[in-house]
Amino acid sequence: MEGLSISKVANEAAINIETVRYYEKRGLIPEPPRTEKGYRIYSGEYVDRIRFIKRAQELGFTLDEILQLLRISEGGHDAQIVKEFTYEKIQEIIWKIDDLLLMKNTLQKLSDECPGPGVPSSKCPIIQDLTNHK
Amino acid sequence: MEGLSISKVANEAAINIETVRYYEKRGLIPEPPRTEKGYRIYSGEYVDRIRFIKRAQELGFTLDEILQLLRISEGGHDAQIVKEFTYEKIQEIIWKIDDLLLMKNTLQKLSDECPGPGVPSSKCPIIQDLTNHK
DNA sequence: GTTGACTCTGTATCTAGGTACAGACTTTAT
DNA sequence: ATAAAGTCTGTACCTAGATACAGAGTCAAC
Repeated sequence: MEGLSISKVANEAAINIETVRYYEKRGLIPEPPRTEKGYRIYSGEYVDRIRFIKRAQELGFTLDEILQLLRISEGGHDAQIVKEFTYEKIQEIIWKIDDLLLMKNTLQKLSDECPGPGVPSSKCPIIQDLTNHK
Repeated sequence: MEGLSISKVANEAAINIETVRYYEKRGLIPEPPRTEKGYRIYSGEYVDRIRFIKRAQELGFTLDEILQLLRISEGGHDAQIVKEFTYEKIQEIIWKIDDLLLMKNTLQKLSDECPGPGVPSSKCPIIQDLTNHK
């Protein structure tokens, strides 16, 4: 058979079969071609796309936001719209990176300054500056 | 009255009152002291803590993970455990930052190379390399 | 050509994280 | 001192995202 069955693609992308169909319904992946009898046939690009979706989720994006990202990156949009959209998203990403860096530094300090075994480490709240953004 | 009422703290942290109590139940914030009649009294630190929780969520951490972060940063843990925990979390954060940078760069390119109005932009899939990580 | 693994559609169920009452009590402002 | 606003506990309900299942058809292997 040409291409991947739904179970193959699900397996490759480490995702449930039902979730593949769910993503299709949500419009996150395009409707794949079908066999004579109606079986879905996928290409490797679907695997990449699904992996992207999962990863973007882990980075704190909702499925709706991911859908926007995918749509805008697929071309065919007015330049003005693309500029505005990407500008917003880039800002958002920069904030996320900044906050992750703060978090990382705090954890680093926490680890470095951690006293010997058994000794209770001093107060080292991670809360820090992560509280004043927007 | 000394300190903040639950509605004040909820308002400051831009969160629902019920969610404050919910976080208490989940152990994400400590049980605050009470008045004679049983009303919760909060300090400003609670606001910071809640803001931290919300932000960490937006960065893709679950409430359970956030609970771990808060617990470990509160001290009183064995050095070995702290080292191991922070090492893992730091790696995780580094991956997140890397992927966000990829995403940001792709969006940047997408924006820069975007053709004039009306012209459909060329294919510029954001999917890129976000697919090969752990 | 029958048995077991896949797939289809459609509907129902589940988990995480919140939110929304209900009914009773307390505090504040008039 | 009474009405309005705030709080309490407990339980029920809600949304996003994902899974499960039922009933029917299909494919592959022996």
